[in-house]
Amino acid sequence: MPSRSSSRYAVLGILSLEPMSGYDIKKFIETSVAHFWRESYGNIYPLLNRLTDEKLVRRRTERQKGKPDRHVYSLTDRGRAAFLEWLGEPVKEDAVRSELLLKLFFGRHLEPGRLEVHLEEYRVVQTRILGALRGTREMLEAHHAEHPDLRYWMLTLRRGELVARARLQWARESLQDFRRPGNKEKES
Amino acid sequence: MPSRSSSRYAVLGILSLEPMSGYDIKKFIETSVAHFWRESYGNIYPLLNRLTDEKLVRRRTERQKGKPDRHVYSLTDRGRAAFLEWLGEPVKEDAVRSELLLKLFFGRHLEPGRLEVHLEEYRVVQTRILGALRGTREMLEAHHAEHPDLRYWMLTLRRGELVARARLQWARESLQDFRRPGNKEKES
DNA sequence: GGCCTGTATATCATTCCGATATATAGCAGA
DNA sequence: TCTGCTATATATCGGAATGATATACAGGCC
Repeated sequence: MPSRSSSRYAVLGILSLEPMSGYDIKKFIETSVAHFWRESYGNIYPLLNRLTDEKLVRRRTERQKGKPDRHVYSLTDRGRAAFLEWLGEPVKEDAVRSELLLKLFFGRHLEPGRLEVHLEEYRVVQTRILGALRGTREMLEAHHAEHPDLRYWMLTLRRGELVARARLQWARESLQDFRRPGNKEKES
Repeated sequence: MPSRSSSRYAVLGILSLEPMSGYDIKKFIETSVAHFWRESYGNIYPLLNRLTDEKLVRRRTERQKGKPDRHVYSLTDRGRAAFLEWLGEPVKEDAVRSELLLKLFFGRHLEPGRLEVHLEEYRVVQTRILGALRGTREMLEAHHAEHPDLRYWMLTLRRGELVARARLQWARESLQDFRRPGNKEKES
């Protein structure tokens, strides 16, 4: 029964795709799962050391010319077993924290126009996210159409798109609502 | 320029509504902003001590019969100023972490049926959340129709509803897709 | 020559959660 | 009656995780 930090299973899962370094793991996350998962170096490096001690991963050091040593990690059998066990366990609830909604909740005390600025910034961010997701989708369909994991990647991508679209819709409709002057209540 | 932990501003903001204890703050969060913000006691109590030291809040101790002492905190002028300043500042990006999507991303290695179980549990949770949001909406419309903050509370509620609905749609649609046997690719 | 970017790892302070402890009252059930 | 649960109320502690910072060298840019 694992029930440990999920970061460790994210790392084990990524290493199950292909052996790589902590640096590579970070890059991989940024280019593929960033819309639902992130890790900092400050978490990855100490974690890889712990996983090595626990014999869930194996370290191989590559000396390089000019560049620092590279520690390439690969999954051990124990590591793969721990990962697979975690995979089937019930999903833990994730943390909920939206600083935007926190500010809007107290929005009556914002100076005039500030609320709209917050919403507009959010709208821009969500638009950018949606574009990035569409880009990823097209890239996957073009270059990985036969990949056995494609179906699962598309599944996560689809959730990203639907949620981003909902957020975008909310931002647009709220901006309309708040930009119409003298509309102090939500009367239709 | 604040740029501190947001938890402190959540607490200051709640205390701006009405003086209360750490225990009350937790209860308030659970019954009103829980769909986008949460705090643990392990964060609230030490934080209230720090805020007291920094003279952003003031502590008044109420002795009680049978029950432990109650520390009632109220906002100072400095506390209110710090809160208002934070409110107008640009919103910081929040953490993104979905354990469900992490597991689905590696879904090919799940035992048959497990993926559907994960999705189904998620569907149930989102349905419950949506129901709770609707309940809150009705309660607010019935009992706080004239509250000056109502418009802002509805704004956050609306976002919760739209996002929960999008998640629900995704869960249903994905379950259909994965329950249809022999449907190995996403052909329409 | 100075500066930024990329490669690569590591550490540290700070933030935060979840578990646990303490103490008392009241209520339900065996 | 005894047990255990829930509610009130605060506090501490271990562990997880982030963000900032440090180190070090290569290459490109202006």
